[in-house]
Amino acid sequence: MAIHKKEEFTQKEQDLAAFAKAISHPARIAILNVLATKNECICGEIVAILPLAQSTVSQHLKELKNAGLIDGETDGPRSCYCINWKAFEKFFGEFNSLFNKLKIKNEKACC
Amino acid sequence: MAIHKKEEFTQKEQDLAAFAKAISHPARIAILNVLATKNECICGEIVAILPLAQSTVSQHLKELKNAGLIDGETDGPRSCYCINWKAFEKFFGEFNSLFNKLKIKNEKACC
DNA sequence: TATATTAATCGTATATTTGCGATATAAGAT
DNA sequence: ATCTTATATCGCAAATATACGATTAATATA
Repeated sequence: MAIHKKEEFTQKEQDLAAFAKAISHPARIAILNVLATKNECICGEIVAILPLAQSTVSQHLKELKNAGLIDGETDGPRSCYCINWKAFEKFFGEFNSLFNKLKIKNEKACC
Repeated sequence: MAIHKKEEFTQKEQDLAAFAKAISHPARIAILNVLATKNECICGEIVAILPLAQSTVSQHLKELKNAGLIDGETDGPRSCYCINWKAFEKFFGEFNSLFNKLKIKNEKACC
């Protein structure tokens, strides 16, 4: 059976995993790259750049927004998106605190 | 249709997405956390900590290994795992170079 | 008001992931 | 040689993700 057991892990583990999941598709990396370069961008520009249908891009944007990694604002009939830098700082900081525990004494016991 | 279009993105985008995907599950975050804390660890210890069956943990370990994030070594009938710190440094460095492009002039045009 | 334009949502097909039990493999112990 | 222990792999069921076309919604513009 495929009962998902994600709830059985700590909140921090779930949060970090959710962040990683949000950026775990090349299309979403590409979107973030565009936004990081242009600072702000309307949906249509992203659709024009990516090799995906408009509905698919919209879906990826929604996922990034749900994960809190980007902000979006309606501007007439178009939508403007930009990166939520604070969210990125938060998550990268948490990854650092998670992986920098021992990084120093790297004695290599078995591998 | 669900034809996967991942190949249509740049290699860097695919690599970063693959790294993120490897750490996109709380179980794998938990495994990495254990390894980062203990420096090295045999499979059985991880199985004892996680709320998952042995076969499932083994599968998660395999994914982390395939992604190059951990190294594993057979030691008699047991397997010893540890984090591949170089891989982490590489990926975190690439994320930084990707997202620090513009971080400075954060004028906020629309959102 | 009617008509474009832009983006979000719905429905659906296919692919991938997650998880477990059962089985296989491999090394050490008896 | 047989048995135990530790781990990997196989096979399957259920859940999620990916992608698209079609439709809807919302705002401009004629």
